[in-house]
Amino acid sequence: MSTTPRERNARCSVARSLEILGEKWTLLVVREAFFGVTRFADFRARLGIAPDVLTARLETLVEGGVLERRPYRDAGQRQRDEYVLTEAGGQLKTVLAAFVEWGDEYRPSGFGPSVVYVEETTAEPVRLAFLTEDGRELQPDEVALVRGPGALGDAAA
Amino acid sequence: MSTTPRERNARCSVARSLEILGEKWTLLVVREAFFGVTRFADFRARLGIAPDVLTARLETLVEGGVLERRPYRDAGQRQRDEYVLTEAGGQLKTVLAAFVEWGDEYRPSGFGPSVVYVEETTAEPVRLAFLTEDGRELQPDEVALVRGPGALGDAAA
DNA sequence: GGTGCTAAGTTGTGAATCCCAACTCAGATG
DNA sequence: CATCTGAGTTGGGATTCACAACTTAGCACC
Repeated sequence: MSTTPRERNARCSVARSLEILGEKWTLLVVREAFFGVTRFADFRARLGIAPDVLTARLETLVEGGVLERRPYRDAGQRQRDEYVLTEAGGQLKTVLAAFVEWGDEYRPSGFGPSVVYVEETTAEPVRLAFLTEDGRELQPDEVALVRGPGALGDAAA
Repeated sequence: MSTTPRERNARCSVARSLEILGEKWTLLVVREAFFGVTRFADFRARLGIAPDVLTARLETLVEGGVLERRPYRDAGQRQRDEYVLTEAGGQLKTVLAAFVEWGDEYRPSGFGPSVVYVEETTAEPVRLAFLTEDGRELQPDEVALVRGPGALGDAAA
């Protein structure tokens, strides 16, 4: 009762993730980073994003520890920065994979999936699944979402 | 070269998912729906979201097939609509789980996880993992993200 | 040592979105 | 027919977004 929505959100992992990742374009920038795009002009060309917005997104991704700036130097050019995924950024693979699976299933494009996850060494297709600690696979409907220890009172419904 | 960013995005599952889910508040509304919240006033109270924005989000979630309106009737009250997850909405469990795991790992709140996924029957904790088709678990760095058959040319980088 | 080239941004303006508070609306009940 | 309640509208000011034009910093070449 005495907890505000704001306090509750501060303790919710989803909300905290979305603080960094939830703005328009952000996850698309991350997706392009996974495809190997690193430079401002390439992000811009591939996404069609306004340069000021791209600047802002790259900045929050760097501040949030998802990307890091790395200097590079093309022949005959001055030194500039490019943006590469950090360890934390690389772990967003599951987030993107979840969106890909959901989008392919429930928002089909009619052209087949545009993104696929495969095992790196064999190119075998891969899927996301819930596993118990002892390695059994669970179907999504066998999994319950519950408020954890960090949650504040106020049971829903 | 002849493909615009707009066309590429139309074929990207991530982008198509984000068309429905990518606006501010949307995934938080879905999270609350997973916790069992169904009514306008409860979404509003738990999230602190402006009523006009909530109206808009519920509308796009219904149109996108994530929620469905269901009439209910409290004693002494007139009939109203509540919002419940559809089958497609239920499948967003993996998306939320991915955000929860990433947020708990890389954006810790200091209070412990506020959301946890457990096996429904045993309350045993659960995690997300990549599986090959024959059931082997892969670490995220063994999984590659590649452009699939529905993607348009223009290799990145 | 000044000129041109290029990638990476800024700046400026208008449109769209968000936030907040106050108000409306529709029916069940007295 | 007056009241209560939950589910929205409506109006405004502030923020964010989009699009285009402009700026900037250094390397190369002369």
